[in-house]
Amino acid sequence: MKTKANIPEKTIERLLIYRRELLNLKQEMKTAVFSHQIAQLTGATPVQVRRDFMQIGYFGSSVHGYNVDELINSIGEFVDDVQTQNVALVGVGHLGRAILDYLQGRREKLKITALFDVDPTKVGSVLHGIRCYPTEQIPEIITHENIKVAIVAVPESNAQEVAERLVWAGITGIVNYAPIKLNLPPEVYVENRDMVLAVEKVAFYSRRVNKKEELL
Amino acid sequence: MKTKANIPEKTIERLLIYRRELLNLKQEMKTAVFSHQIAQLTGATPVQVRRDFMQIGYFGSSVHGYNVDELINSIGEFVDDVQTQNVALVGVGHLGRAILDYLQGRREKLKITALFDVDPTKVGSVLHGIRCYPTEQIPEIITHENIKVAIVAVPESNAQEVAERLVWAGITGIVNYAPIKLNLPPEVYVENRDMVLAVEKVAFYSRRVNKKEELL
DNA sequence: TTAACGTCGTGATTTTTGTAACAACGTTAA
DNA sequence: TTAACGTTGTTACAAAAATCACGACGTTAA
Repeated sequence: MKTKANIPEKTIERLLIYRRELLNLKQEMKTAVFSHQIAQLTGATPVQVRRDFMQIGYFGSSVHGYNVDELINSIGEFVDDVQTQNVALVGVGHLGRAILDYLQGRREKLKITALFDVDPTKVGSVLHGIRCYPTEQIPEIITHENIKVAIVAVPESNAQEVAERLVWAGITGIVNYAPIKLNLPPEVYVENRDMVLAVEKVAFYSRRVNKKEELL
Repeated sequence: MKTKANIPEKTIERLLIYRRELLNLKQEMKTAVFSHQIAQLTGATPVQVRRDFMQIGYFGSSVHGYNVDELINSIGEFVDDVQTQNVALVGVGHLGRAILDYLQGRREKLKITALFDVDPTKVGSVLHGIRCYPTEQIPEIITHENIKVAIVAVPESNAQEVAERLVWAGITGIVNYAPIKLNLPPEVYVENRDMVLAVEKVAFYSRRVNKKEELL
């Protein structure tokens, strides 16, 4: 595992998906698994699975396949930080709360430790044991809690401003749910999750399916 | 525009992003735009932009660039259906409501027309003018409203079951927010939007940024 | 009239990503 | 002991996507 440098982005995404399913397998007390089973569970192909594990330097046995526990750890060593990474969530509307519900307690090494909102009625409240601060305190809290990752779940109109403030405070990675392109320094990693675009895309491809069926 | 057949998926995604920004430009009364401006606004490169437009058979002028209105229409003709596509939203928790807020009224050709939930206290309620039905009525309503696209915003534990019911009722495209791989017939188009994976990915790449900075 | 400029459209090339093919290796069963 | 089996790791190949490089074409200004 000397070089993380040139691991394809798609491999990273799949590793995270593999781990999600491996954690389920662990729950079910499964201790070993073959590449074709992982493939089945994740929608990848067996070759892809083996190739991806190769990339992070984890090797299975041609007889017993992969050890579930070890594999979870290997993926973890690769994609997780050594210590837990704190995450900030900006925007505590419906979306923010949904994210909080989904994320909190799901991953050992990732923890939302600060909430922010502009709404004075939300500021000061505590959700899942996490305090909500006004956006003015972003620099202070982000620095103090050593947060590098933020989730932007605010309306379009505030997103750019909020994002700039986050980056200014030291954030280097953002999950952006606002339906705009954030204009930020190129070294900041931004993952866009526009919900409208997602539906549009599916609407497009769903028609393809219907067309095909009509032709039969 | 004879052949939609072999347009790359990435191009489709970008076309939708271009349109999003073009609609903003239209709001600002801009009538013409150059590829490098679109690139700037969307995070693509100018060549990518031009190539993508080439793919859908829209051509600009080397002097004035692209006509905003025409371009919006051309993209629309390509990615939208002729008539409005109805969409079902399953799960009216925080996430469902967030999606409803974001999506509703944003796109001419896409409209959420049915909500579903298992919670009896939610069933029968009306949000954004849309009625919420019990999941038992999925087949009936989906058929009646001719819905082909659905958004799954239910907890992990119900997602597979709900998805199967949707497909059984005739759904051919799903946006899945549940953190599991849905096991469905291959002809159904599924776009996964696991919120935990999104944060994990950003957490990974955000560290890269920090590492780089430390080396300077 | 001509040269310089900025942009578009596109063939050629490179980079990234996925797939096929197969040797190597325990295990099992004859 | 040997052959057949199923799986892994990896090399070679193919497909998809991005990028480079450049000709064409109005426009502008000398």
